[in-house]
Amino acid sequence: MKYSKQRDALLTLIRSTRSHPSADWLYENLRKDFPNISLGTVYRNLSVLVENGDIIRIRTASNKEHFDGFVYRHHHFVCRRCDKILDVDIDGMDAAEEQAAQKLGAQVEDYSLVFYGICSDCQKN
Amino acid sequence: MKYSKQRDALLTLIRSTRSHPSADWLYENLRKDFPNISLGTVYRNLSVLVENGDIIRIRTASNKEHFDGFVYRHHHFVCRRCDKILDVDIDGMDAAEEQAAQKLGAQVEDYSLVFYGICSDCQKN
DNA sequence: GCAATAATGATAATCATTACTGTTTTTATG
DNA sequence: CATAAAAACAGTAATGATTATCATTATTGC
Repeated sequence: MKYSKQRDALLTLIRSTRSHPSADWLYENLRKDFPNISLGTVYRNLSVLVENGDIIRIRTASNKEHFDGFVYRHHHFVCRRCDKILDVDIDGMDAAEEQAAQKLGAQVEDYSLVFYGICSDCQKN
Repeated sequence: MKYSKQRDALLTLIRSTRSHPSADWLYENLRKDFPNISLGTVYRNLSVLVENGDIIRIRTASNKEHFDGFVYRHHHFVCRRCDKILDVDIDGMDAAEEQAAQKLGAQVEDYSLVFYGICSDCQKN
């Protein structure tokens, strides 16, 4: 894999936010520094970074991919009103993973846990 | 809401399988009884049934929606080799849900838990 | 039966993502 | 430093899933 400014800037950008951006948000923001960057480049590098384990791909009810530059094991909450995605740490999920492996006789490599509801900001309004 | 043969057949079909079918699979199978059924009708009714709470919409890494006619609280496992989706019951998730609500100060209404790995069938080969 | 209205089939449109292609960058080597 | 191979790029077309539109048909309450 060769170095590229675009990929480097993409990774830096993803790591700079906790907003779990989508490909098009990243594209729009990268255009400030790279006016000619291609959306295809963003998608291609997002896939490369996911493969590398540098970032995480998040799938929610929105049918649109979001990305997370923080790769420690954590989970997400999606607000149904404002569509915000928040990080949340949940204990005891190792037990759940083991349960799944045992009950299915499967080799469980990973899992995704996404909560849905109304965030605290939206509850106030 | 008015009754329609097509929606009725769709619900019966989804409830007849544990394979967590996608819209196009349902479409192809409904065509046996309704040769002129439209894919749009399938999608529209799937959304209606989800709204009604008659079925569940499942989102996995495949970027393709799958549906589940069994609406009791359960979770899923996706095999990365054969793409099969299996049901799995996991205990102790109420605690996880409470944790999320408490940590975020959010109103948690629902969550989705999907495991990924290699199913027992695929491990044998 | 009949009018109101919801659902349908057919098709077009949309949206996110992926693939293709010719050009430019990076990098290893002399 | 020059250069050639490999990788990445920008631009654009293609794909695939889902949603929207609309004229026609089916259902339902009176």
